[in-house]
Amino acid sequence: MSKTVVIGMSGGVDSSVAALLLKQQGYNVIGLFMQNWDEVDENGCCTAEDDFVDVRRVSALLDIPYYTVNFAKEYMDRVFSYFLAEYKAGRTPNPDVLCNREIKFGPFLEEAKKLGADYIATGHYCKILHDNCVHYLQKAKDQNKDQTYFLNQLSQAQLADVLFPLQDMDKPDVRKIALEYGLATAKKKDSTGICFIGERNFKKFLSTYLPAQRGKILDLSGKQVGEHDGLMYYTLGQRKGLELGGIKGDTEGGRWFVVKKDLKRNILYVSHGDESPLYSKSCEVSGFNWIPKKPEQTEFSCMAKFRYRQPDQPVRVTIKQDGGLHIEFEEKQRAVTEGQYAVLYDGINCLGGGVIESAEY
RNA sequence: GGCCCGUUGGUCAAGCGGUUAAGACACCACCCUUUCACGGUGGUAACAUGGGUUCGAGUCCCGUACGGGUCA
Repeated sequence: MSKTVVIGMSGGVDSSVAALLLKQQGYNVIGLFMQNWDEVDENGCCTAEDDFVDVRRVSALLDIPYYTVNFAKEYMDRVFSYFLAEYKAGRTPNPDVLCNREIKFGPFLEEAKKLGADYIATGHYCKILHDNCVHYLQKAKDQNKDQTYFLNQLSQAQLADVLFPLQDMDKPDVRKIALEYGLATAKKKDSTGICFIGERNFKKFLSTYLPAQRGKILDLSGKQVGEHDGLMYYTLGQRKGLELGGIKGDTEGGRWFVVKKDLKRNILYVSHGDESPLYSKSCEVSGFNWIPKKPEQTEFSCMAKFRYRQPDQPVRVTIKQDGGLHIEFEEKQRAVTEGQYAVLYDGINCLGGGVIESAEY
């Protein structure tokens, strides 16, 4: 009797091909489409509907059953409320990391079990290795698409019955296969933006949920150089949206970057041309989730990412009494930002991740 | 008020009688990207105004407007 896999189908190429591969491998495949955001986008379109059409087409072609679930309430309560709270606190959250822990590997997993799943699968680009009852999350073969960063909060229990069919695939090959088999999603553009919500005019989007407070933009010497529309619209290292041009007497030019936020005084600090104020030497991380297991040593060297798609950086980690981490960078890092995740790697193994609380300069 | 000086795209800023009127920053688009950002490529956009001089005026002259300085 073949094992049953419930695969999360988003209506994109990746999950379509993942489903195809599972089918080829002989699994009893069931597709499960999640709709977690009920509102329409700014163009009045509900992309979820179009995506579901594609899920139906692909499922029909593969001859697999499919279902749809709506976790909009769970998403709101467990992901979006946190997202808003973080922005309100002046930080820069990563909702998609939480979305994986709280939705895709949460209610989704439970729903899959109800459908009789032995395994669940997703179209993520990453590997999973089960060894002696320990589950290792590893980087995908296609290092350019590796998505382990977003899965850094998963627990052993959540990883126990997971399959990542695309783990040894390169993205171009995934497209090729989709074309070969005539999957409706073959030429569909990769989706970006917040998962389940999609690409938005971010400023406009945020402004519908949080009140904005205009304030001053100062340079590091304390001179006012402009006005901002609300601190929440800016993150460290950002340059777009500042609307700051050349300054009198300055022929060097140079871009303006956000270097600091003073929430209490509602001031945005910027630097002109010089990005050095953005580079920090270490940071503090809280709520660290160890994926394989917490190491015995309290001090060790490994690699780290502070934002998705950043090349691995060599670091020195110290585990503190409270379980938090102190991470020293071998080379100074640009725009290590509160609210984002620091994710550690040892070779291809993802050790886990935690939230950046502060950076030292 | 008199006398000087200045006024070029959204912001800086080249240009000094013949240029498709540079460049930077901003802005916009596209690319990149399951966060927010960074980054890459490209694009829109200007000679304050009226009159002269000249074959030809952003460039020279005069008036007007608006800035800045200076003198009793």
